[in-house]
Amino acid sequence: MSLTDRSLDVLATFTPDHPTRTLQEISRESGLPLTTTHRIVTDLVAWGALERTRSGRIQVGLRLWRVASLAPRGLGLREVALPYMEDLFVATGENVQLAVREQCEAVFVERLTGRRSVTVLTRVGDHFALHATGVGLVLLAHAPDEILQEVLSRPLRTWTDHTISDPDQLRAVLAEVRRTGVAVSDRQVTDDAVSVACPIRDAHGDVVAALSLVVRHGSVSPASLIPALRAASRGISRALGAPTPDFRQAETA
Amino acid sequence: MSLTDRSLDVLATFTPDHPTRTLQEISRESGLPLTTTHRIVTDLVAWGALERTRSGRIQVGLRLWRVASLAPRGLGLREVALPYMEDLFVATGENVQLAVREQCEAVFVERLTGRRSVTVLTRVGDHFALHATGVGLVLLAHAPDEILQEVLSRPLRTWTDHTISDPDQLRAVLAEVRRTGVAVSDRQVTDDAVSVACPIRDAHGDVVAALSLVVRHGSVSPASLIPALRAASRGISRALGAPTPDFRQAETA
DNA sequence: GCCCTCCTTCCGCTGAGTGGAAGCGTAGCG
DNA sequence: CGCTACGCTTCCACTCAGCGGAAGGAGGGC
Repeated sequence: MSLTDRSLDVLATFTPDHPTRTLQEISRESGLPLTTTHRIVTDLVAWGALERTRSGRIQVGLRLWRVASLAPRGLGLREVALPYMEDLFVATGENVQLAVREQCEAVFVERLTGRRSVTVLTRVGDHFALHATGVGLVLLAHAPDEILQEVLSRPLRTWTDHTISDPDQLRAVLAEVRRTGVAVSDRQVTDDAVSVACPIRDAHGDVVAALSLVVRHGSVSPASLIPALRAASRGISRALGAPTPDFRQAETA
Repeated sequence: MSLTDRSLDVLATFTPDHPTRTLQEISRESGLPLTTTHRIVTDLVAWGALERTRSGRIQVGLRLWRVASLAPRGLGLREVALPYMEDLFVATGENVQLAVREQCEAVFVERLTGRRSVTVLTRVGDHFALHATGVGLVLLAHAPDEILQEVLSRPLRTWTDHTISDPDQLRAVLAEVRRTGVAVSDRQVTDDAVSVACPIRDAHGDVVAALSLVVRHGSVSPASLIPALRAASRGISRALGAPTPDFRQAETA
């Protein structure tokens, strides 16, 4: 294993539940000897990828965040999408989420949360299974076949009684998402939330992200959200250079 | 130079002006031989810290962004501050900025931009000189002495005729910022923008960030923005566990 | 004062990492 | 179609950066 891999594995020991760690914790989590961990952490701190807190704990440093903020699929996408997400947020007052796919998971790049909106579990930077969320279903529907195969190589995790767990049902849902251009996740993650999602395409026409609205079950018809959601996702797609599909027909595969 | 340093220096070659690069560009920017660069990039891509685009160019990867998003001084601070920034934004309709200090520069962690607001130069993740911006003046006023000494060890850069360039003037301004708890940057960065900034404190009472409003020169009195700005910065400070200062007197050093 | 936990430093050893050269692939131009 | 330029990938003899257990120091709690 190269030293670059080891350094990155040190960085990967931080999680939303453990944004700060001791040297010993990092050593245990990464599987590296204490001395090796100490040396790597010292280098990362000197560069600014990690920082030490007043009490000696270790946390991800601002310099790493600044470098990572240049990720086109992270803040780069967010910057393009934000005006449209704000429009959607103002128009609906509901949670708006933007996600991209990383391997077999949806990663949330941005979200706008209303004060009175239904609570959503995910934060910016978090990831979630593809098969259960609106954005995840969109991303999976347009992913290469091997991604679906990998998702289906393990039992589908469930969070509620509504979570899709049958592979055949998932395949059927994905076909429908490709046909209609819209995914609906009805109480698959929590018992009170429904999300509606649309694809965002790039200049090649590839689906590179998904946009969704998340509302309280029963508060509003998901179908009524589709026009505004579609308008926003098309706007973002255009901003990314996507060719404009024929406006007269629903989005098709 | 350690391999960790080299790998980080590869990552550091990406800039807002060059979010994607070729292998040769990275080699030139980092000063590393092509073979060494190739090996390091291959490792970084395999891990997810970098990604290759369709055309073979290299960009910062989503996995690095996810790790970096755990930086408490980055998105961690942003998450705490966002509701107060939104309140301030709704109340004033002006640009709201949140910045932290990294060595001798202000790094912008979040900003809310109004459609009709004056244009601000900085994006999330960007940095700017401390002495010229509202947030920078606040951060510098409360920085260790050696930071001010380092800032003053080089001529102060100017952007407009109003930019502070005299060290004695800067020291006087910083003393006033400490006394009043507010910094005003009047047309120091662009000829049409004025910013007003306040400190944000942590549980130890240390200044860890600054919050500002940026308005069009002449559009509104900076003094009229201070109450709302103070309220928001105090709210964020409280959320970070800061002790509550006596409400009857202006914030003092 | 003792114990526990965490962190830092030492140092002989070795294989991971080095980088110039050569070769391959692709695009553009005449 | 052939040539040129640019970018990328692989080879391989060499070397020193990185290895990690042990020992010791620091700090907190009882």
